[in-house]
Amino acid sequence: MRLRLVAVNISGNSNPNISLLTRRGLSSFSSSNINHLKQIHAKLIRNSGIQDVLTAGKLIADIAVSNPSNLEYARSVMATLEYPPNTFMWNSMIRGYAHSPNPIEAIFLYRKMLEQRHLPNNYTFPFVLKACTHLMDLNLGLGVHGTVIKCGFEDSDAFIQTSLVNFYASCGSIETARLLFDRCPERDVTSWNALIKGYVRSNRYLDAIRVFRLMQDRRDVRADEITLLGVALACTQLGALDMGRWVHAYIDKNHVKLSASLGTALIDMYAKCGSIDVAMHLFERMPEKDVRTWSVMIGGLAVHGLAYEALELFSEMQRFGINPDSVTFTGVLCACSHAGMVEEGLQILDKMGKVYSVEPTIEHYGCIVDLLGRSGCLEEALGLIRRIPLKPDAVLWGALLVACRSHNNVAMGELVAKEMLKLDPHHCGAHVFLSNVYASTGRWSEVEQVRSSMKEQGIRKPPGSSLIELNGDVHEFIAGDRSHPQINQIHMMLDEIATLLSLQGHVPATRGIALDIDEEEKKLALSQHSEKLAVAFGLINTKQGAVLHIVKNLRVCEDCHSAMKFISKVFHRLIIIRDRSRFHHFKDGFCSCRDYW
DNA sequence: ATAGGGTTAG
Repeated sequence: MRLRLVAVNISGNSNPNISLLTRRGLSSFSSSNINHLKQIHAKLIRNSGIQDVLTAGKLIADIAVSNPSNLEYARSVMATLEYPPNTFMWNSMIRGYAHSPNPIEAIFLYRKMLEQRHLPNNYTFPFVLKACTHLMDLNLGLGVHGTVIKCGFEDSDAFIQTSLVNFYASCGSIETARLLFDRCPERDVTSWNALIKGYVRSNRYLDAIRVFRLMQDRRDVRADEITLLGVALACTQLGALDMGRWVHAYIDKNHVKLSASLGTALIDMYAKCGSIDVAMHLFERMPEKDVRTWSVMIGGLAVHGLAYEALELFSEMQRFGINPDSVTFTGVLCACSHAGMVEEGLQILDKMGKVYSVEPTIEHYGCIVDLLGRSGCLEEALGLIRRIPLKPDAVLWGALLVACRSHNNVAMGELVAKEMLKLDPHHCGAHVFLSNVYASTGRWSEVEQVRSSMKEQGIRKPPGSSLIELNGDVHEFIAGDRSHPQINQIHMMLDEIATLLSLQGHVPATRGIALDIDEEEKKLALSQHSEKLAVAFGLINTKQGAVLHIVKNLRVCEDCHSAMKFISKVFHRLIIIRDRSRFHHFKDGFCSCRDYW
């Protein structure tokens, strides 16, 4: 009778809401058939086999990891035993919940365990810390860490140590993670991987690569697939192509398995480091491609402005029988946007839900607003934002704000900026836009209002930063920064470029500058933009004809864009710049974006 | 009997 009651809520393995669970660990168990487990349970009850602690434990563990939707069932089995549950059972339940969509339940169970004076063991903490990591709750984890110390596990258990490193790094306390890592008496490949991935997660890509280099100096560990995945990711973010190539070579040389995920990471790396052709070559040779591999390639082509190729690949993927997912469509719509293919984009959006059963999310609408906005259909874009079934967020409005700025629609821009500030009162771009609008129309008291509100809230424009790689080393330039050892040479080079430009009748495009400083100061600010510093540095330090790869954190401004076109022609250089939203290939005085970005 | 690290867009 009891079995029947608890069995009502049981479902098979078809729960679609378990994205957390595709991670390693539980997936290997998900094949356990719940009906089979129910039969075993029934049989155990009939034959009094549930009296056997080991068998009961195994049953609970199997049910708990079969599928998160069966956790309640596992719990009820544990609750109805005639004897108190043992540590193994507690651990199994905590483990199941830690990987479920409700990791907080794992914490509740862990607390209940402690309340009942049941001591956790070395297996308990990795599960509990996993739950803290998913919850991103630093205080919670700090408490658990305290208990780890009290139980005497901090210095003695490598699994717990790695769990702690992973936890702190995921919660933004990478320095603490590093401290713990350094204190570990023994570190295996997993410990190193946790730290490397931790730096990547904390946007500390250079540190991730530094740790990888330290790791290579050691004879007791060898990089594996996961290590290289982390390093490839860091290269992708940095745009460090040479380092990325080196990672690829390392994989080949050491026969590291090129799984679909590592292959996908490499394709993404090449694409985002500017080598779209190498990315394509690797893509074509990948023996097994999953939906992510296809999505990465499509997205890569899109940001390089190769819309036709992206759409072609999108069709090919379907001929291969791979179903596009939400990410695929972001890439496809992004391709349309960068190529100004308004009709195609709208058609695809329309088909998403109807034909592919992928409901458009706010990101997809963002692509469409971008698409309409770039091609000047501002009213249509505004209409779309008002019409969509989802609540617009600041990012969506932001796409329209960018369009208002580039098409000089002050009235709509003001409206949009105000909407954005309602949703995100700290949004820097919206403040700056408003301030500029007011300044350009002489509404000085309103300018002052915006300024002081920014000051009060401590809102500052993030500084522009550009990265350029030279002989495998990444150099970073910040706008206006004069600390580089070669700064005098760099400025001499920039002066020379400015002179050549003005001889050609070029006027600095100061329109994009936010502040109400005078024209001379604006010109000075422009001349110190980070991408200009980086390109001058590259020109000075590389051979004639070498390609310059630059990665910028913000969008390229109008003035830098025309300067780059000019430099590419005069110096006979291919300059490839990745900005916040796409790639620009500058060659012979032209840019691949056809001045449409 | 049980444990730690994992790829895509915005």
